[in-house]
Amino acid sequence: MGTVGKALDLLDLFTHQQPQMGLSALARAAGLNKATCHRLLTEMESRGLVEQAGPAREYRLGPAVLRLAALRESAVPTRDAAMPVLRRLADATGETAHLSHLVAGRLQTLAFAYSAHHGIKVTMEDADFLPFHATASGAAVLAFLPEAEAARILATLPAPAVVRERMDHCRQHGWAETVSTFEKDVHGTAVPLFDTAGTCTGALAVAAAAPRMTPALHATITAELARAGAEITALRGGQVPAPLARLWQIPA
Amino acid sequence: MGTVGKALDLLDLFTHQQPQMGLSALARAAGLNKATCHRLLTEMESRGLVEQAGPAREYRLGPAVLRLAALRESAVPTRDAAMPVLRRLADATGETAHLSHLVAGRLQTLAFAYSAHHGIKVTMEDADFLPFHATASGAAVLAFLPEAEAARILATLPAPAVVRERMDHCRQHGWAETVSTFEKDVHGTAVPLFDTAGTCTGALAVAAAAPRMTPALHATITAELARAGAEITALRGGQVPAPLARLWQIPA
DNA sequence: TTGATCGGTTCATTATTTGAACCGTTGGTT
DNA sequence: AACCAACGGTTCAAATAATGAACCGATCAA
Repeated sequence: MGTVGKALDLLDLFTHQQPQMGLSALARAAGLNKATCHRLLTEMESRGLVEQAGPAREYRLGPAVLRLAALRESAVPTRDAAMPVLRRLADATGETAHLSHLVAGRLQTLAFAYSAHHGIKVTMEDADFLPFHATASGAAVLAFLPEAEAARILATLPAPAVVRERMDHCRQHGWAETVSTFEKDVHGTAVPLFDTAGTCTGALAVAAAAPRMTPALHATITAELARAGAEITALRGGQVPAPLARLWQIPA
Repeated sequence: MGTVGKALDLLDLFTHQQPQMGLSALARAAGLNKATCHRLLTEMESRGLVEQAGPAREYRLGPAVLRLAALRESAVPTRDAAMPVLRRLADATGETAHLSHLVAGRLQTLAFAYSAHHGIKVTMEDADFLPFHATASGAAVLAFLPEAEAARILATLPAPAVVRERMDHCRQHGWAETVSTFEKDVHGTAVPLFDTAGTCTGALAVAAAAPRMTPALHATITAELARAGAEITALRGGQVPAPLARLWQIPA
């Protein structure tokens, strides 16, 4: 792995739980020498990608990332364009809707919307990674990924057989499902999303409170998901594969 | 300059005007060998920081930057926290308000808010860089930067003497001003912002349509800017320097 | 056909990265 | 007060990774 990769890996160490860390902690977590880590960090700091905060000189993500994100959204309005659809999906189902993207082999939460209908709802955090083995989104994405890439990811999962079942189900019905796997009492349903080349790039999901689930609600969720999934894919100029388009009952 | 710096410099080549570029164009613009450029790009692509789009395989910013930005805002809510203040400032003055941040020696637009009062307003774009020599924000930031850093930046400007005058004005009155320098018929007024250490980190500005400017409007703008500047600095736990706090008529 | 440019690759040369040991500080314990 | 451990940061010879001229096949225009 090159130097740049090591530097970028450092950025992945920052999480919601630990948004800033000291030099030694970062070096330890990344498996780097302290001196190496320091050089990478100062180099990134000089471009504003990270910055040092407080008297302890801890490092955290810098303001330059905001510019990059604004530029990305302006060039490819993935998030902003999907937000209205996401909100309507949350409203129509009365549950929490969320959007995720496949980035470098991981499923990254991009956006979410809560419904106002219920006091109890599934809460989410932005910028987290979803585990492929325990989410409907993961199964939906894997189901429509090129076999080679799907296999590569499946090989890293604890229970590939179970996930394969969910993938088959998704290919047959047009949506994937998990019940109380990611979090207890959360009923997840998801559909895949596609880019212009017809490649699966992410998923759209509804996370419902399991105790509330009824056949009627379930029917609403799958129908709304198909509609919203087709809409977001269309917004991006994406191509839904023909078999899936039939299941979703939309024009190819 | 290290390898990481070169890679990160590539990211700065993407702009609103040119959100995606081919390999050769990037190499040329960055002054890199094509092979070197390619290696850096593929390394960044593997982490999702850039991606390739379309049949021409042009490169553009990738989805990973969205995660980084969301994480940054969650840890240090610079933009989100300031938005309400920015909107109130635009409403109170009837003009365009914007917020900028000093990042790696450049002034980066972070956010802006339009007023609904007038049909004609100064329009802005996010994620652009403001020139120090032609904006009130630039003068305001330079006026309260450590002398060494200010001098370093001033040395790169076309007309440092004029900018020094604006800086002096800002130190005396608490706000900086430019008329028709950045764009014709735009009257800019700005105040500096500070972090916890009392270091100047950015500026808050109002860009007004020059023909509309009256002594009364001008008084409103400077008063509202002082209020809003103090508020944003306070929101961040920042320290306004004592002399400036007196000018703004706020508690030290 | 020719020629120019594109994205991408190769590999000997070269320059950069690397990491053990070091420094000065800080903060808690004895 | 003395001690110790951990912190952020620096040094420099040794080792590794970055570099770039030349090259490939493809595309496009003349």
